Amino acid sequence: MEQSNERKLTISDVAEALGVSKTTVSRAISGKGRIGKDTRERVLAYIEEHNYKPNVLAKGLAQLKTYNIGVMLPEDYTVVDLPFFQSCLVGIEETAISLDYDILLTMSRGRDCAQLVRMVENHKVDGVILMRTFTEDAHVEYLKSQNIPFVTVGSSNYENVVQVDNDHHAACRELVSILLMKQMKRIGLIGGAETHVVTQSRLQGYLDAYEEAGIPVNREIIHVNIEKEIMVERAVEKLLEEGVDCIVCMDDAVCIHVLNKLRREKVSIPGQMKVASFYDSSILENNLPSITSLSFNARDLGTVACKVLMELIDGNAVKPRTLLGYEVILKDSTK
Amino acid sequence: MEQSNERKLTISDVAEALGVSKTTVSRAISGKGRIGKDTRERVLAYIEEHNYKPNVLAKGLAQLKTYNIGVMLPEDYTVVDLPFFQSCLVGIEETAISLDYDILLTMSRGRDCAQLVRMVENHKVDGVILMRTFTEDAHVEYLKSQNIPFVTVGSSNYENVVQVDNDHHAACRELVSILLMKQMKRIGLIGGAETHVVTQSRLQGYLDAYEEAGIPVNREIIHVNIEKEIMVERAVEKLLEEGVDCIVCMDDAVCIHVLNKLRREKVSIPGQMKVASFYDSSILENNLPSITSLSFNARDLGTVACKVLMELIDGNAVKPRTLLGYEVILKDSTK
DNA sequence: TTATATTGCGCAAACGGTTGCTCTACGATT
DNA sequence: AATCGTAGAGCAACCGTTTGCGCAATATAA
Repeated sequence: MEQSNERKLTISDVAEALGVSKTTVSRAISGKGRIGKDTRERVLAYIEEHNYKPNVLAKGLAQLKTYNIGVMLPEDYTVVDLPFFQSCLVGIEETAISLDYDILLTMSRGRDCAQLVRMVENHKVDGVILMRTFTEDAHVEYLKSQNIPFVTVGSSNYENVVQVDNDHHAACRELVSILLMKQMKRIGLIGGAETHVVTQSRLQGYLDAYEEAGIPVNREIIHVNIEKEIMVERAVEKLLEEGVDCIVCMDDAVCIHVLNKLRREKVSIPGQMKVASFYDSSILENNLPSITSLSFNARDLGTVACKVLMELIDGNAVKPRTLLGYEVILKDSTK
Repeated sequence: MEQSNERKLTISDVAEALGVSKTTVSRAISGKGRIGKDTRERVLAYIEEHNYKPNVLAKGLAQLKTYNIGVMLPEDYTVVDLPFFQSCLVGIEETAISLDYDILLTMSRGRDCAQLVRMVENHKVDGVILMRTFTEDAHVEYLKSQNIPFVTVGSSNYENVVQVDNDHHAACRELVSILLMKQMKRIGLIGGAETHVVTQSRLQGYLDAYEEAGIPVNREIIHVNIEKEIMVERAVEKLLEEGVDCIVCMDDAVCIHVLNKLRREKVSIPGQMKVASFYDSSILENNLPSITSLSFNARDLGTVACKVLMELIDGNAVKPRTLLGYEVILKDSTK
């Protein structure tokens, strides 16, 4: 570890020490422009030895770039969502760093996009990743209006918005299909916020699975837009009255409430009721019985989102929609 | 919402439009330097009307500042830690924004500080907040050696390191004192990573409470450095053998394992065993019985840490150590 | 050999701000 | 009336890079 009482090296210092121009040093580093092979190597060797690092601010100013990407996290997520966002962030960070970008984090308070506007207006970011979008989303509209490159993690309802998401539709469809094949006929659905686009995708997957199986759907056993514990409990009560043989939970937080309720009602799993959930998060990992679940790779999602954003920033064309895979993990709760 | 097909305004544009010099505009904005009152107002009005925002890169380059602070998050935290870190981040962000700083997030993989070094060497941050430190911490040593302003959230063992923390020592001492006064005599302790400084503080609090009460400590019922579920279970078994009347858990993740184990062993709470935990996190909020716990305000912690860092960045003197309060929340599990 | 590309490199002007210094004008002091 | 102090504003250098263009020197083609 070196002391750093002396000022940091600048490109001029390097140039002077080597008896070349700043231009040459710059070109040696960037690899762009015309420069002789041995000169380049000489420069690079010197840089390496003296640990010179370009000042990103100056570089950014010259190129009118910041080498930062903004990541918008919703502030109001639950404990259950956290590991998902965290993994996703890790994926984003790894990718960003590999391209010498950093991530500027900001949390939105609900639908307020003041922070986002600040970030953009202050020229602090080259692009933005939006983690979760609403059916009508001021963030999306702002970014579109300002022509800032951005991608949404999770689907969005908007046209011409680049999105990266797990294929919730296919995932939910496959899960429900499997359950139907296992002779469950009355599959209840609980949870999800109607304002989140992902809820709609899943619901559609559920409906499609039923249609595919040629079984009519009973709307009475679909309880979307239920999140609070008390609401979940009531929904479970109704499902018990309706005599469903399986409950699919839209996320693991809801699932916990469902499990608690069933426990209190002395309904055995999987004996009297099957249960399945989303995300396969660690919060359920010790549950007895183990819970059948859909599993998504949040880290990959982050990685891909970041890569796509980079393309966008570089002005390259990208697929408007990238859907990532999932896995159905069958466990004891649907045996 | 305005279109932005035209280039962004620069300070020169503003100056030209107003028939003044860039200097004047700059001074009107910063409030520094000599400028006439009406001139300033004229400039500010124009800026407001045309929504001019200075380019932070250029500003930073001129002042050799970035207006970013780095926040180092450990990558390997558990679900239980997440809400704590998240709240803390919110506190940091609010404060940073109010001073026109942004936060650059990075996750350390264990003790590796490559990301941190990158951030610093690339001139991307003016200061750093370290979320959690180890007993021997490469991050701390690096930052000290580079003379970068930084503060640690959570205590650190190092001299001359500015730290902001909840008073875990006092908190644990008070909790244990209260339990002792409630006639529990054999209070078991489980959990915490020995490598984390906070664990030591709490342990000391526990010991001090015992000393204060004039009761000799039985080292056999202290099981520090236990985190994995299987280890926790074994520790619980030993505590049951030792006949303790209360178990204090070092964090809520450990507490969940303890509760599960006790449930399986058919030990009733609080009838046969009292239980207390740290953090009062949402992960325990639905537990029956409700769990006595210490509560800390993570958001405040973030706020204070950020404020202190700002002082440091501005070159002002600060207290080397700031300890924040806590609350003992007595619930059913110790009744 | 001469005309023509091509290569290697440097000059100097950006990029968009800040700031030390200078200059003018004007009110106050003697 | 002459001197001084100061307030208001601008000039120009600077922060550390990138990059378009120009100029030799060398390599290639005729």
